[in-house]
Amino acid sequence: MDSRQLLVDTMGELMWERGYADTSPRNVRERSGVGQGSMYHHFPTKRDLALAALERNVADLLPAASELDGPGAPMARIEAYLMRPRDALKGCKVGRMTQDPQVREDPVLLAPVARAFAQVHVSWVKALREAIAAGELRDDLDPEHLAHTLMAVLQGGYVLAIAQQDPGPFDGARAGVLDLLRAAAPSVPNHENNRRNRTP
Amino acid sequence: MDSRQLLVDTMGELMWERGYADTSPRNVRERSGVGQGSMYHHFPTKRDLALAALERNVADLLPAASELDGPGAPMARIEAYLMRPRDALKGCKVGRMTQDPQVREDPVLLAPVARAFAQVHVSWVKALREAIAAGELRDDLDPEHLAHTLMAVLQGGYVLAIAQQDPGPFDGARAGVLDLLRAAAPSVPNHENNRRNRTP
DNA sequence: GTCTATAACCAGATAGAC
DNA sequence: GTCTATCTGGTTATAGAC
Repeated sequence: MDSRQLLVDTMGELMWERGYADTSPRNVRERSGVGQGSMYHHFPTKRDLALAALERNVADLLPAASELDGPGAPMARIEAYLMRPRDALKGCKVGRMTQDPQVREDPVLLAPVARAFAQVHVSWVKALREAIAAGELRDDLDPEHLAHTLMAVLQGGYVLAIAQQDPGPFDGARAGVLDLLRAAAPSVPNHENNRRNRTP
Repeated sequence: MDSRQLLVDTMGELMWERGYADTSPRNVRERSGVGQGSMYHHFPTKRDLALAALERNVADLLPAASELDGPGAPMARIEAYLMRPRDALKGCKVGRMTQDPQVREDPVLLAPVARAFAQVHVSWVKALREAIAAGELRDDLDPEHLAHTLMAVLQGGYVLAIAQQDPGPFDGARAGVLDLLRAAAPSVPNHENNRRNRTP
């Protein structure tokens, strides 16, 4: 692997583990083994390296979300994505960036994060709409809201798990929302009887 | 106000805004106007000051959660606490700490965060149990899980809102989970017909 | 592309006078 | 309790040789 890629990968790891503000160029050099000269040759500033690493980390995340768009019954896909194995104590490499003071204040660094979440949201909304169309979910639920809810359960689950240093709250949170989704299966088929969320 | 309290309050603000790792003793001195000598007189290290500020921030949070324990119909209390006005773009002053690398690694600093969340969880569980007992929520739902879910929706909602620099996702997430809770009202009264979550 | 040397500045204190 | 001076080491580069 060339040093450029090595730097990006290493910075990506460190940003996942420690965020951006608290990761120094020296940390990157020491873990990657790449020298000072090479580093500043490829990336004039720490921020330039961070941006490349961020795009890389974001790209890691999106394939998984496409599981939501896959074949099969919509609710089964939703459940599969929700319950996919995740390291609760490490947290989300994209979501973490929103809590880094120097990323939060920097529109350029925040942009890839915003884009990634927007894209995942689209996949969630699509799957939820399909679940409603398939009669697996009540049609008076708002897929846009629900998509935010499900993303928030995962992102917030990490917060709870890290606070307790225990994956339990993360698993509890997703089990809980899954039970709610199941409880929200239509008791009667989705017909003309419920129009709360329709736009004429 | 004496300088000790001024230091704690200022550090509390800064930790909410920028976290712990990226807040320097100098930042605290400049914002508070307290001098170097006073600062190190009251708090031998940055960490000591942070611990005091953290306990202060945690204490700010708990009175609100006691709204869950108040009088009135359980579901009404749940909805009120969930929908309480919050600054989505600032985030949670306690939850944020879980993403700070230097807090996360330090059991002493993490402890107040863990305690606060545990306490809020207890309040949630109690309110949810009462909602079930009152027939406002299906009795095949697990209050422990659901409590984690609702806390995660709030914590994760902040993450989504900050990513988009827009409170919309935060509000969407809580609207979505509230709709799910309403959809999980019992269709028939809670009787002997459902025992999934009972421990004999 | 990669190396070593240098440097301005900040973090996080410590020391001792008042 | 508060002040100013001082210190060690890390951050984030820049400069120029190889």
